Amino acid sequence: MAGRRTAIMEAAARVIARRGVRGLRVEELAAEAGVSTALIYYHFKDRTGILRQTLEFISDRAERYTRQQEAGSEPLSAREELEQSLLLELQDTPEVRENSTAWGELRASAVFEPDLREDLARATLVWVQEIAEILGRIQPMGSAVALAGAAERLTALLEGLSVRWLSGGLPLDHARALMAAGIDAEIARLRP
Amino acid sequence: MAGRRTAIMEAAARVIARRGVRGLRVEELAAEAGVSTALIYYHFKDRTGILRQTLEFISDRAERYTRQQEAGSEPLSAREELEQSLLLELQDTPEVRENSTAWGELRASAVFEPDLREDLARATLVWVQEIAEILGRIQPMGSAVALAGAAERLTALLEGLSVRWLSGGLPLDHARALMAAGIDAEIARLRP
DNA sequence: CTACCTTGACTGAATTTTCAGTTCGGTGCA
DNA sequence: TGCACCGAACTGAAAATTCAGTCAAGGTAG
Repeated sequence: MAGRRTAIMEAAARVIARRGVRGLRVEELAAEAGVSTALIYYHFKDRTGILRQTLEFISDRAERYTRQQEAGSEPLSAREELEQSLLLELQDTPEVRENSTAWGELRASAVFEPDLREDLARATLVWVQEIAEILGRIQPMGSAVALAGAAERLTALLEGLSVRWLSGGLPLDHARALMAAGIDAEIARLRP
Repeated sequence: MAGRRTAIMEAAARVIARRGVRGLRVEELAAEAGVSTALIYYHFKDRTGILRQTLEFISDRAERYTRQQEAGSEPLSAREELEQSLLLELQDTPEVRENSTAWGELRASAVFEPDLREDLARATLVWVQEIAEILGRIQPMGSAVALAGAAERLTALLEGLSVRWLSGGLPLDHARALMAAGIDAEIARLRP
C-alpha cells in the first residue's frame, strides 16, 4: 500500500541519516529497503535521481512534520507554540535525529550542488514564514520585516545548534537551553 | 621553504572549498598542489589522514585569521571588535569563502566521521571563548555562564547563516544584517 | 679527493578496491 | 499476458593505494 517506491525513499532517508549523502551506497539502500538493487533502477533513473527525489521527499516531509500541532489537548499559547515548534527539532528520537541529519545533509550538499537549491529555498521559506506567523501572534504590533528577521535568525540558529549537536560538540540539553534563551532574546527584541 | 607538506594542505583547503570534503579526489588534489599522488601518500597515511590534518590546518588558520586586529589605526571599542570579528566571516572574498566553505564542510562531515570531532570541538571552544571574552568587555557584570551562552548562540547563528549564504539561499547583505541584529539582541539580553 | 653508502623527498606506472549501473532468467500474481 | 519484482552475476570506470625506483644532499672510510 505504501508503495515500494516510497519505501525506497524512506529507506534512503534512513541511510542518509546514518551515512550521509556521500556515504549512501545503492546496495546498502537496497538492503535497507528490503529490495533488490535492480528494483531501484527500475524506479529511479540513477543514483542522482534517487538523491534528488529523496531530498525532495525529505523536505516535503519536514514541512508536514513541523505542522503536527493541536492533538485534542488544550490549545497552546502562541509563545508555547513557538517553543514547541522549535524545540521539536532538538530531541533524541530516531525520527527527529533522522530528519535533522538528513536536513543538514541537504543543506550541506546544496553548497556544491545547485540542483538542490530550489527545493531547499522553498522549504526554508515556508518554515521561516510559519515561525514569523507565530511570532506575529506573540507581538501583533511587530513590523513584518522585524518578524521575518527574527524568524530567519531563530531558524538559522536552530540549524546551527542542530549540527553542533549531531556532530557531537554540544549536549542536547545544553542545545535546548541555548535555543530557549535565543527565543527569549528575539521576543524581547520585538517589543520596543 | 613553505614545505610541500604544507602546500598540499593549502591545496586541499582550496579543493575542499571547491568540491567539498565529499568531492575531494586525491588525484585532483595532487594536480592542485602540483605534486604526484604518491607524494600525498608519502606525507599522509591515507585519504582520511589528509582530511584530518587539513581540517586541523584550516581551523588553526581560521583562529589566526579572526585575530587579525590592531593594524596601526585607532583601537576599536569592544562592541566594534565583536561586530568586526563576527561579520568578518560573511564576506565575499575568495579567502573568506574558502575558509567558510571548508569550515562548514568540516562541521557537516563530523556528523558522520567521529575522527574529526575532537579537533572540531577544540577549535569551536577556542572560538566561543574568544567571543565570550569580547562580550565580557562589553558587559563586565555579565555572569560567565550568560556570556558563554551568548557566545555559543552568536557563533552557532553565524554558522547557520553562513551555510545559507553559501548554499545560495540568503544574499550576503541580508545575512550580514541578520547577524548584526542578532548581536544587538544578545547584547541587550546581557544587561538586566 | 673520491668512491661508496645512507636517507629523505619524490615520481610514473601499476595494482587493487569500490561502486554504479546492467543484464537476464525466473517468480508470483492480477 | 504483462506488470512488479528478485537475485546474482557481470561490466566498466573511477578512485584509492602501493611499488619499484630516481635523484640530490650529506656523511664517511680509505
